[in-house]
Amino acid sequence: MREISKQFDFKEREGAIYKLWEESGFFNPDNIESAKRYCNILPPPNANGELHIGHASGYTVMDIFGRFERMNGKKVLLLPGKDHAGIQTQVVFERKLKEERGITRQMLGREKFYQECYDFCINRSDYMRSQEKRIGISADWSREKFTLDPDGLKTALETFVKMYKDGLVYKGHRIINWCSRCGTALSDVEVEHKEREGKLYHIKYPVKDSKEFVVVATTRPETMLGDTAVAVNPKDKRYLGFIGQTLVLPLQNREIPVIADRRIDMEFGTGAVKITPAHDMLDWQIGKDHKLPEIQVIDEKAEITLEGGSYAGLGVSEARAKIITDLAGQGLLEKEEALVNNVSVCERCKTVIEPLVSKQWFVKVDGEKYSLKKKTLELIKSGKVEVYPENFKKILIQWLGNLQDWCISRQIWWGPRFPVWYRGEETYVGLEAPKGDDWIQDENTFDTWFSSGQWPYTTLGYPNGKDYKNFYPTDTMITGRDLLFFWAARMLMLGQYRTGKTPFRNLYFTGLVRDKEGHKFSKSRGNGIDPLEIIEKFGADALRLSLVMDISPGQDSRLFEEKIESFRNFVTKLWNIFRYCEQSDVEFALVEKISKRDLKTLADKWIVSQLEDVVKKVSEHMKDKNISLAQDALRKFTWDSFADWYLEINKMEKNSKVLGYVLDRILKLWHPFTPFVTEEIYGILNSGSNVLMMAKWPKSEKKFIDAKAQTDFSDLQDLVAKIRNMRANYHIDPTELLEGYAKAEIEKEIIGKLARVRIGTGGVKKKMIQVSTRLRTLRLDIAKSIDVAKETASIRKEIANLENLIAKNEGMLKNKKFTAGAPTEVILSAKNRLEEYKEKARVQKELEKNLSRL
RNA sequence: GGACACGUAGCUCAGUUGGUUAGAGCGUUUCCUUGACAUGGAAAAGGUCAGAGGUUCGAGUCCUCUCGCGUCCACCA
Repeated sequence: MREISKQFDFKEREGAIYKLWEESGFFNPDNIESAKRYCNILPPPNANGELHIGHASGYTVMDIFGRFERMNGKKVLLLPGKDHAGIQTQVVFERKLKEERGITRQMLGREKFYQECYDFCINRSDYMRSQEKRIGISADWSREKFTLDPDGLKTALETFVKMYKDGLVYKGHRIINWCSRCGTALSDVEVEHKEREGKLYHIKYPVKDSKEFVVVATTRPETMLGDTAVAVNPKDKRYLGFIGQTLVLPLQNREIPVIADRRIDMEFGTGAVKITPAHDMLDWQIGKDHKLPEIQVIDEKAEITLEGGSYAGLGVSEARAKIITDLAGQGLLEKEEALVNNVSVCERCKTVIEPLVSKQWFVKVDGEKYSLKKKTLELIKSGKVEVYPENFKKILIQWLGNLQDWCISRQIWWGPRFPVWYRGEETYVGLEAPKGDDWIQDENTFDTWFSSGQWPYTTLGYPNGKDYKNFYPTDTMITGRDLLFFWAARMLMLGQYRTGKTPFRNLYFTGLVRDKEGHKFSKSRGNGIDPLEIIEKFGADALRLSLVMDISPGQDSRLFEEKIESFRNFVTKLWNIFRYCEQSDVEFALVEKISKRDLKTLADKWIVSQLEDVVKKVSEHMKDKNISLAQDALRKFTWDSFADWYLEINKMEKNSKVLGYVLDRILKLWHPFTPFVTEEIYGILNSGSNVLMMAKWPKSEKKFIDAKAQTDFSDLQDLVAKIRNMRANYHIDPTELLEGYAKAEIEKEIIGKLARVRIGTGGVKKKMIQVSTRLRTLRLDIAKSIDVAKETASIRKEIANLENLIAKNEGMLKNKKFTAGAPTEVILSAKNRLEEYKEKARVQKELEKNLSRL
């Protein structure tokens, strides 16, 4: 007999097992013969760092479904890749340049910077790939993609050209969100709104040729340098007389009108609002409607421009301080109020966003010829894409409804450049530079999400690639709920537009992984959990289980070591089940098929019946994409039924055929969740002839479902539990062998071993106490240890409880509305239950009587 | 201001067309070195399923309101 260690040596074995899978070739769907297909394009992580626990969580879900589908005989493609992640990578790489070489990107120049950044990403990708493999992802690495790969990129840029021709993109002079630190425009979703303590300044604007003032309230006094009007609500009686008058803008001595606009809230501040069309979203709208001039007083570095007169060159916050001082000096600052207001910050670097008017490229989301917005709404509402959890559908629909044009140009260097060329007044849009000299290419690069939003079909070689034809639309997209708008919505929009089809049929969201206190993992907080460290310490299988067990889609979860540890313990359990089986028989082997004749004892019938039940449940839960319920059912069966009961009984009633059969099936059922340990066990027992990864997913065999065995065995369990319970209640030494007597035939050996009772030798004694279940009766010689009053009380309590239940069920069954309205199954089960309670009550009453004789 | 979640055992969470006496893991208490496993086993304690109404034969599950916590959206200057 071979020597098998007490625990699965995951550290030693995981690498080799992964290699075995890779060498089998079955990560590549081309090597699988099947007409059925399953495809999941894996979300590409940013190629600038390393894997974090969020990636691990998503990948685990993807791999579980991938392995499940593969075992169900499908050609499975999990297509991995990496994202160039424009702004974020540029930030990371610039920091690296500064730290390591003390240089800026300007010192390198655009081309060199791009090349070095590219190499950096490729390098990081290699590292990240090795991390992904550690988690056990069964992805086809031969198809791995990068968002800047020439073929896919070409497709993505073609989309832009097509959109240009369709009038769905335009270059416009509009107000946009500007991050002065990243030096680029941002789309609306890249801006976060944070509540901050601020101040509301009340500033007096003198009326021209008058001693009167209009007092405006603002949180951003520095923008007053660019004011071109003051607006009030036309219904606001306080200001009726001022509408149409001219004010003198303090500090600038510029004359500006008082205008009326319905969008002004009379309740807020003073009801009079300074209008700065160049630096505020609403003001820009109002400025457009009232044809007000735009005066840019803040530049791209968040400094005051020459238009700002004496404040020119100051940073925004310095300017604010100086302006407040100056206004106070002139007696124009009426008061300051504390105020909590929303500040817009850059999603990447948290720098305060400056709204600026700028010339940028936009996607028209609601064009006349084609409306991305409406088509996507139709797609979602039609149910061509299923969303998990379902309520995220509503969020998507609401978001799409409010969608504004999408700014897609970025002023960074890292990323694909716009396929647009200019010569004088001419503009050319196309994949290649036009012929002729003097054409200058647009400086802008694309929003990362413009290319990753096309990921499902650029990776498959749209429009003519074989993979595209075979695998598109893909089956499932699994992504973090934080990417709902950034990515998921854009994939739907662009996929539907470009290919005319939904990019995926199922959209599954994972929640965020948080720490034990519910905080987000973050570098600054220092609470990160490194997936690789966890794998080192507890193994990849334990990590996988802890990331998906007891978790529902879209819902955040918490991860901490004690939790992972308990799943590591489960892996050990699985391993020891195998160890027991191995040692139970010198010729122990896995068994693929058994017949009814192989089921010799009640325990055999029971465990196989339970197993078939679990196969059915797990398969159904997996089809419903309910990983958690699948695992729950499996774990209960494996640990409670198989290990704690069947194995114990099997020690007395050997049946290695049943053992081999059950083990074979649970290895298969567990494989998607814990691929490493199951593959290892399978390999040892199967002499490595096949990989478990390609084994067929079990089918539930109805012929083994045996309701009678289930009830009978659970009655036996009840009896054992009762005896154990008595021992514990009366502090009877657990090692003490009790004398017992049974009139009818009973599982002497099992009860003897599990409850430590020697049955049948001494015959019935007067002082024996009766222990009964519905189907079994036993007399035990523990009467002298029993506290009759205590025992009677507890029995009476149970009788009362049962009578309650009997009354409840009888009432139910007498109720005509119930018998008329409830489904037959429910009625039937109520009837059965009632009989069961009655029987139990009878048994208890008999016990009570027996007890009274002691 | 609008929307969406969440509130179930001390802690972390399951509970999917409303239908067994509401579950698990961890933790706690008592006991067990029984040759698969102490990363284990047995027994137990612990819940008016946030609160109040309603619908129903029947509600943790559906509806309304309240309270609490959170997230997202929005042009609160």
